[in-house]
Amino acid sequence: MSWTDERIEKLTKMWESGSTASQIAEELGGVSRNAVIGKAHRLGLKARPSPVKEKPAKVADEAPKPKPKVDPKPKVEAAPRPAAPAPAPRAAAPAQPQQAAQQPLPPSRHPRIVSVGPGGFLRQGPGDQQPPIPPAPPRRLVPAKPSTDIEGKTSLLDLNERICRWPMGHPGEPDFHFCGDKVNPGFPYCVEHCGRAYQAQLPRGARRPPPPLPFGGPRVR
DNA sequence: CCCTGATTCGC
DNA sequence: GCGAATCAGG
Repeated sequence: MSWTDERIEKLTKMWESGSTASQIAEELGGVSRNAVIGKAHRLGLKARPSPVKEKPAKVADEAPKPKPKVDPKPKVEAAPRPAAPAPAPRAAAPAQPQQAAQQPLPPSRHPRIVSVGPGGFLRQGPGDQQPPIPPAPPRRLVPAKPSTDIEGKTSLLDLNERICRWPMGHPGEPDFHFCGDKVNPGFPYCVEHCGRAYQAQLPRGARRPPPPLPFGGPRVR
């Protein structure tokens, strides 16, 4: 793929509107993330918040500390790099007033639509990405109305020490509820369900031994 | 490890 | 000019 005017324009818009290089590359298609970044730099679009911290740029008084890292490949290039010897090279970029991110912006600033993204959402400039703080509307919390098929049934919230909590149906089913009868004192269930929950221990002789499984048979839980 | 952008350098 | 490889950080 070549960089046609259209593609360059798209790249520029997306780049300036804050899309990541990956997103741009995906949108354009046929190019890699690196290609996008490389092109963007060649176009002079750089200077965006990068995960890589900018140079220390300590305030001019202490040793500049020229990074003792050994350069594996010494450049022929001497020092034509305009990489500001002055402190804070990135912040000095006159392009976007992005340093005002923490400052409350004047209300006169209205969002500037930069482009229309896939799906129709409107992209905005990096400086305009201050989403309005949604005001918490004062409202009273109203208890949710239980669905009608649970109406009159004993729900989880209705359970207490005195009512039978024997499940009726299965959790997740629309009409799942609990027995709700008066409890058998000292037990979590009513008399009827206690009879199902607690089986009398049979005398040893009357106990039916578990059927022997064939060797190697399937495990049963 | 995923992601990000920056930089380098052979083509 | 291009972009893969690499770097460096989140």
